[in-house]
Amino acid sequence: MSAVSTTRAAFSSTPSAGVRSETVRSANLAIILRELHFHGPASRSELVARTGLTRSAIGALVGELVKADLVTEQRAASDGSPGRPSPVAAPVVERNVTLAVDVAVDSLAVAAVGLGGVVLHAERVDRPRERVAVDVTIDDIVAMVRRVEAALDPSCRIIGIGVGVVGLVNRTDNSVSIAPNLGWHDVAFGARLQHALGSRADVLVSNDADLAALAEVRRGVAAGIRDVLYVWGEVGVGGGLVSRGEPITGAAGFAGEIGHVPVNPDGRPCRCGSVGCWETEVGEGALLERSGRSPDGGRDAVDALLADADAGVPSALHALAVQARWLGIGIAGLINVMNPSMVVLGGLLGRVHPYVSDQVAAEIERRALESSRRGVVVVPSALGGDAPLMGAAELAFERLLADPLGTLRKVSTSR
Amino acid sequence: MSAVSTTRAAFSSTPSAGVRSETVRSANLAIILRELHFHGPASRSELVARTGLTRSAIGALVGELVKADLVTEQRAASDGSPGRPSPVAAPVVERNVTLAVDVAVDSLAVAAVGLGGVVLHAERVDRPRERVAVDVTIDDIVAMVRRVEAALDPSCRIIGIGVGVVGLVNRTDNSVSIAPNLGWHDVAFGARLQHALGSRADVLVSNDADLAALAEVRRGVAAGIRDVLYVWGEVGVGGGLVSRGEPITGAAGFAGEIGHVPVNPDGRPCRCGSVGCWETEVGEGALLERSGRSPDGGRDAVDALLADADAGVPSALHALAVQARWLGIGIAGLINVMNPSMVVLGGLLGRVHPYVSDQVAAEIERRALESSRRGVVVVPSALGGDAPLMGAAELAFERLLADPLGTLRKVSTSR
DNA sequence: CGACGTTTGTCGGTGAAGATGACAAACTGA
DNA sequence: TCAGTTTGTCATCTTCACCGACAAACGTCG
Repeated sequence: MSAVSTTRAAFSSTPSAGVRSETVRSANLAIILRELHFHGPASRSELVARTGLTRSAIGALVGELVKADLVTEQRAASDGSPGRPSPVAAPVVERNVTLAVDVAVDSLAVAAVGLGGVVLHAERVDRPRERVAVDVTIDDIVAMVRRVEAALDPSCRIIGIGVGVVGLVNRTDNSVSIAPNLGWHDVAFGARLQHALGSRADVLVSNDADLAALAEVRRGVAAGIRDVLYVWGEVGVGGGLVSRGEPITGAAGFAGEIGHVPVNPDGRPCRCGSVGCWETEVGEGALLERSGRSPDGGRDAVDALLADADAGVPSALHALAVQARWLGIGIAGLINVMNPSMVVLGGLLGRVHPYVSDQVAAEIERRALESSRRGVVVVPSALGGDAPLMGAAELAFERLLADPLGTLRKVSTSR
Repeated sequence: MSAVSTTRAAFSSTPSAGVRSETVRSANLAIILRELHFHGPASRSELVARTGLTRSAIGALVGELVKADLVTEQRAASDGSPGRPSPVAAPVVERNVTLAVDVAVDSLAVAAVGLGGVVLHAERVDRPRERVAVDVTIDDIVAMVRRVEAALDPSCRIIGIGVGVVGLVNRTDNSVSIAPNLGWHDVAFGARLQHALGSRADVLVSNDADLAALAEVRRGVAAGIRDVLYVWGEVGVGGGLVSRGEPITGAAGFAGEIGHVPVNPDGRPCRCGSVGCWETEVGEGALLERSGRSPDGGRDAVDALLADADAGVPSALHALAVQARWLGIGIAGLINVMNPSMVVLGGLLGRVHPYVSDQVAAEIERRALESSRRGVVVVPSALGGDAPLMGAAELAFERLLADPLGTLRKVSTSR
């Protein structure tokens, strides 16, 4: 029943600030808003049951959220149960919006997502897989953002802006350390985008795969699961690690670069400079090459490969079988490291899942410890290619969900 | 300044209980007690500065802890500064005690540790490296506990009992799933030990390496560091992962089995049933074998090997060089996965650290991403072989530190 | 050695926030 | 229409930290 002691860092030895009354209010407001954002509309009595707070407290708290235009209350549809009906609190979707941006390998996407996770507007444009200058990318994003913004409720607030980038992102300063697919190196992307947008809302940048994992844990196949290993494979292979419901970011936010775990010391050279990285065995290039195609064939080549596999072409099946073996080897190792209860395959790996799942499972059984793998399921991503974009929106909502009124005070009327 | 919102699970979507006034009190008491436990005695004014609470609040809180006999207040030694001297609050060491037990590969240890982390009494007995029956082990532990207890303050409280075991421990039920070195399999060790001890205090069981990591992060070389990779190598290789100051346990507590990450698909068979696990390349057996010794030589053989290395014997140096390469390969992969700011080598690996550190660093530079490894230091354990024992004590203290008065109410007079 | 400045503990009052309990409101079903 | 049930609302109480005034205890300087 005690939120502070159950949700507080159980093992932390770092000194933390004392708790005051206003902190209590803020925490309880946050709990209610999270509940509505993640689990949808709920009646007041449901909120009472879930939080353990009294009817009066819930009434006051919801009232405050209504006053802040974060929540609306409506009469519940009659469900046939006796007693006075409890009004249903729902998030105000249209007027509390985050902007999500995804800088992917071969596309650029922008979406406006309302509180509760509703996609209000979205745009995705394909781009050639060639190195695109940072300035051009920023200009493109700004143009897309302007179009998306134009379609929004004029009175809406932009709560935050979340950005996913295919590359290593330093979360301490929202900069992109290196993005091989884009040809970027040490770019202060967050700051530059913020400036170009001229927005008062904060811009938060994170790694594509990390955000995909976040989305999948929030609203995808892994919803509600506390320990998840997310493997995102496209040209490169990245990952998102979730422990106790929280993403593991590492010291500077670079955690999850599982594509560069050495799995084959005598393997092929990796573009990172190492040898035998997992990525060199399970990335798109390796898959295409093993099927006799050019490793740079891109999405079209992958489509052709999967069509061949459906038709039973041996070279395609062989390529997928080898892929499956290496996939299993890598996942088995990560299961031993993390002891997750679910492994989610996203991106290209999500697409190949039906072709490789049996062999992956067999390899896991061979190589992961029996205790660690017990109960682990390997499933494809539910959100598909939009997972990073959805994760970016969640990232942008995070500040509001941690301290609703305090955040609103800063955001105020940002347009 | 807001403990609830800063320490609460930042990204959690699981519903959490509401916060009430008494929760605030409990949280603030916990903050003060943690401060004293981890950072030693502090004057009231220091506590005011660190927590941000007022003098009156600190006074009341410390008073409550004094009344509960968790803290004592004494006049401060004059330090020459002007102003009224602030009384120093210190943990009551002798009367708030945890029992720590370590079931290691070739020894058994029991210690009584007072609040603040002070070792009051400790016993370690060597045992042959052969499979020891569970009952015999429990009997031995009980006898050692009785001896240690006899030397304690008769009025002391046993806050909790922490146990480290060399093996895979299911933290949901404190059972040992498998412990190859002991020949145990699916043993309800926690429950059986609790029964044998007849103690009212809870028995918490965890993995040896996880506890060593905990100790090292609390009171060892990694004190205060939030993202740590701890590598514990002896006969087997285990690990403790720490993210944001908290250990990563995984779904059932099996996380950290880094010894069984596949690093060499064509390598030697591992006792776990897989092939080419990291452990088969960097465990004690591999090191001894490469130096021309029997892999089962045990501690004496390791001592001889290191003596040879000191004397410059080529076979020993070669064995260590090969060990260093594989050590670096594995650590590099884990750095990519976790992005820690420190890597700690414990157990045998701590001993070989001086011989291998250069080559390990070189391998990390070759194989870990530049961003991820930037600023990472690889250091030997500071606590040595007693690290798991100290970690077991910390594990047992955890409940008290999370909710001091509530825990005491349950522990009451357990003797 | 005593007055002064500084720092800190203490105490009464205040304010914020949730709990409690009584009562009214709103629904179902007979 | 009335009983039964569930739930919102309101006044009051309790807990707990904050605030401000005052006193206590130290060092220093004349």
